[in-house]
Amino acid sequence: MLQQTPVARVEPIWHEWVRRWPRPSDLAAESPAEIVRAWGKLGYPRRALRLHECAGILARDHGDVVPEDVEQLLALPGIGTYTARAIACFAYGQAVPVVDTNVRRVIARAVRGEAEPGNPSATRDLREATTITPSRDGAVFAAALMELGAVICTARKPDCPRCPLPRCAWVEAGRPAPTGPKRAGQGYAGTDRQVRGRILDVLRGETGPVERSRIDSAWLRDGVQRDRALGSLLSDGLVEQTSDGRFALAGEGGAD
DNA sequence: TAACCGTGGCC
DNA sequence: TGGCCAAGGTT
Repeated sequence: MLQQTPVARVEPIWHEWVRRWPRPSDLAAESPAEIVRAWGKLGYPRRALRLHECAGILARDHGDVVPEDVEQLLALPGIGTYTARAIACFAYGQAVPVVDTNVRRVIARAVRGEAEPGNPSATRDLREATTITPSRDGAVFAAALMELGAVICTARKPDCPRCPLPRCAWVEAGRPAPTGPKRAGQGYAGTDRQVRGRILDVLRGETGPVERSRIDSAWLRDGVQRDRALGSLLSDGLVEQTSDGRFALAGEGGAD
């Protein structure tokens, strides 16, 4: 849930989920439709499907328990470099480097003396994080580094007077401005992502299949784009079409 | 490697 | 107002 999503927005939904589905097998027993609906407007709804799929694998192959090993974690859907290490570190106390967007920024500044992390390089990120990760108290260290980036060493307005680090290469260099080319903004208005979001919002608001006209009303300006977005939702497994031609969240369209 | 994948708050 | 950004992952 926390992937590319602020903690404050995730927190209430996470509480609801662990209350409703305390074990992986509880989550796996739900329909994808119910999962996507409970995901609400957290964004990137494919994450919800991957989490659902992951829960099924944990229930079936891992005794309903999240594995401790980074390699095993990486093999699970929706779990990449960051998440695998975060679980190993925070849930199981392993002193493995945990590199998220905050840590990348802190290292870029404090260690390399650069204003911004630059292009992601998993290899370099992990190498640099490894050099500063202590062999003991790995979880405390990782949490502290992430928190430093989230609260003090922020992207827009770093609060250097409150920074606890004894020294920082970026400050010592006179806080130089970013050097590289500014990365292309994500963009959203008018993209397929926005259209997908509109369509999904219609389906989340219903308990069963809806007519094609309801889908069409979600995006009026461009029918080609609307069809493309709907097609991608179908191929992602977020939406399904019923035998009578209507559309629903996957798993609630009735038997097919 | 780069493009794609949501949503909402902040300045 | 609009661009930037957020506990990234997959293809």
